[in-house]
Amino acid sequence: MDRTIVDNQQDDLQKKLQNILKRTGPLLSSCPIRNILDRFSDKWSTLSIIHLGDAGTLRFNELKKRIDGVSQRMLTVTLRTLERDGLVKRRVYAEIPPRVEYELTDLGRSLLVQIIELGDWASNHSQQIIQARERYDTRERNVVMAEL
Amino acid sequence: MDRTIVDNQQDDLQKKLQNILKRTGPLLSSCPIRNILDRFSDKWSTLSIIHLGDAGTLRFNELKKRIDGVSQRMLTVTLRTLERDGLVKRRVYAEIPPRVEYELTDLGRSLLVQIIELGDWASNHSQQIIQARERYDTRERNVVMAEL
DNA sequence: CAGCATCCAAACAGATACTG
DNA sequence: CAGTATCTGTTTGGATGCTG
Repeated sequence: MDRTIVDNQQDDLQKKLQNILKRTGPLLSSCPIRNILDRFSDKWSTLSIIHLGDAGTLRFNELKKRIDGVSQRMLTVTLRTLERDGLVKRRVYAEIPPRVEYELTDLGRSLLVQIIELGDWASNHSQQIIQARERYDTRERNVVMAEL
Repeated sequence: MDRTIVDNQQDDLQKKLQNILKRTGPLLSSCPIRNILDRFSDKWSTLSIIHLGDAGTLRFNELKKRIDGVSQRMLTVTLRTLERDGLVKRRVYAEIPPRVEYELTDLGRSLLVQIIELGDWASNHSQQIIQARERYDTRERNVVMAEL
């Protein structure tokens, strides 16, 4: 038993990776993993989940105010999708003027954990990425200049 | 000291969430976190990283064969972006016919860990999401039928 | 207030043809 | 082999106007 914790973590990751690859079959459209990763595709999904996770419950316009730059249309579309996927719960109150409240479901909260970890990674590595971009762009510019 | 491990994990998440929110300022376009999360936007980035992580080093067409459905153009664009961000290393051999090999950088491998965790979450919860969608769509259909 | 419907511009992505 | 260039259909998303 000379396996370290790091070894076991590696094994764990390796196993998960194989599982993902197995599930990423030739039928890309029906791939369940792709399907969920696509939730990260649109900018607003992640931000909506983050803000709902932070605030607990929010009305439509409260959420809209928090997510800078989102149009009404896109927030509506985003919330519908999240609701359909069972990540967000929508509660309508029969009042005038109408009141609609949104909050995360248990499933949504478990996804929030993943998003936070991802955001944390991004936060911790953004500097490295920005520097890499600058290096790359400088190199490009030099090549272009050499061609002139 | 009656705080449980779960409590501390909650604190940790809470702290990370606050940090993310702080960094998600009004200037959305320049937000470093958004910038990195956008790497998840396009379908091919994640798949490229997963396959490179699995195989180690791959030539352009080897990678293309593994990623079902990707066009040459999109794979090229994707790899350029990943290279620019310092996630993928591109090595060109001065041979004829040309040989180009791609592999993850250290930064890319650290992102791979995050992608695997995310994919693992997706894999474990895809069933719940599919069921939620079916429930939602059925409900929709009923509403429509009631209106007829 | 919360939203749906429509229009339109811009970004995206596939197919095709060509090149060092 | 590993691209680049171009053309084009599709998708996206903002702006605007209207409704219960």
